[in-house]
Amino acid sequence: MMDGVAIDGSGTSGSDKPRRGRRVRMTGAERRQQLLDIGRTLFAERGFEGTSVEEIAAKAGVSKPVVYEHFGGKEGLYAVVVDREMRQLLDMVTGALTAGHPRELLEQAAFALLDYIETYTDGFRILVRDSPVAQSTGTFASLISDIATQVEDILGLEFKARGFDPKLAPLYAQALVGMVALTGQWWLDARKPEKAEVAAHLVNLAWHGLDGLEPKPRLIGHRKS
Amino acid sequence: MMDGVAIDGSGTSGSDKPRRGRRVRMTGAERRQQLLDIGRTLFAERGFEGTSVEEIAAKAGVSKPVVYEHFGGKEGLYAVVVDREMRQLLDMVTGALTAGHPRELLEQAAFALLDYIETYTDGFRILVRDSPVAQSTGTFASLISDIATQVEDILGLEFKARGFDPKLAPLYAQALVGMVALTGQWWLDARKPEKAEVAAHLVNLAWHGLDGLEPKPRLIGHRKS
DNA sequence: TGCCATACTTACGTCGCCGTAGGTTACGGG
DNA sequence: CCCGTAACCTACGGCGACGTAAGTATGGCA
Repeated sequence: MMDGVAIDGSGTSGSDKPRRGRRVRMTGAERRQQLLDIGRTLFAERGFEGTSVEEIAAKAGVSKPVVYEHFGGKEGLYAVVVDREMRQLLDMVTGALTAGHPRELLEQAAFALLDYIETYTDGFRILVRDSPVAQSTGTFASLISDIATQVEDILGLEFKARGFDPKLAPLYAQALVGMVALTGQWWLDARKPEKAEVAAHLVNLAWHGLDGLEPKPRLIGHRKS
Repeated sequence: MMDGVAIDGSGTSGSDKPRRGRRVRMTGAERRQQLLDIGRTLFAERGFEGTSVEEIAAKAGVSKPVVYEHFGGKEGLYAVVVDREMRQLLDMVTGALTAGHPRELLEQAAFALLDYIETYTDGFRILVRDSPVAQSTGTFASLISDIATQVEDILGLEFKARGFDPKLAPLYAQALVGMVALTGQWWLDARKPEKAEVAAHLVNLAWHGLDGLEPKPRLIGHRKS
């Protein structure tokens, strides 16, 4: 009951240039994009196995074969959704990993992750969940840990410079990413402190530790939203 | 193909006191326990929706109705498995949260969580995954974050004592739990440093921060395994 | 204006899986 | 030795979901 949107090309993109008058007949690309959007939403709230193709099709106002023509099946659609989301997240995080000073790196990365979570909430929920079949490489559940490898490299360099054992970089990278990721997940529900403040506190903890916490941490770098 | 165990009361408990001679006919409690064990394993590797009752029954060497007699259905079994695992984890962690000094608390808790992960790997995997239907209280995905509320209280007190805003305790609690949990998850695959060392490094990070990291951290408290 | 590609539909076959109805075997005590 | 109860089985109904075959509208373009 109360299905919501059903016969509308809702938030496909912005412009309505090739918009017909009444009927819902879209161009291929439009429909494809719409299905991706709907799929992302549904996968986020019900998971892969909990979402049915018919549901996706129904929500798009079309029938199943349309989905099959575009993506070959449920797994196909899911794969594209995940891939896009991975790219988006990776782009944002790697884009933030450019500053020089380690602490600024930390700030930017934490902020970027929170930013992604806020903007692409559904995508984040999907990435946190596990994929349908166990994947190839590390038999690891959550995909976010791929980001940890990014952090690994940076930490590895820093460790070497400081004379620590670079073999420990993965551990610390995981710890940092886990810290931010789980806090972000929590922050999805209780949005109590605003994004920038959360980031500041995370940096506070990661940088100074519980021992040397500052009462009123502040971000150094620029802030956007 | 290659199903493995199929007609054996494998690791139910230890003793074989009421062990019959040949046939697999178990007592109610035995079968129940065995089904719980098998269920835990399968739920851990395939998730709730990916596991079928017939699969569980087959692996136990019985037929479906046995499962239904014991647990009323798949959800029933799952509920019991999750409940037991939650209790186990909660017991271990709360049991570790007794020391006085915050740093020791941190140590013990981190070690306890890693200990749980090592000993009850399947249970941990289940708890990390999300439950079939969104639960009642906080509409939150992962169940481990329930532990964070434990940490919250302690942190809250400490914050008050130090003059920080106690409202921030949840945030830092989440961050700490996330740090340990995700690192533990990573550690499940790459068991490179041993448990105590991982705990030491986690404490190192959480306590001193990246700024004041010690090169060779060491646990203060006692260590068991 | 008529044609053809593209967007889309209805209808169906099939498979896996949940859950149950009703019957069957073994064990243990009187 | 017999019988009841506890453990267990075969068989089935039914539903939901994946995926496909074959047919229908629609809109641009020669």
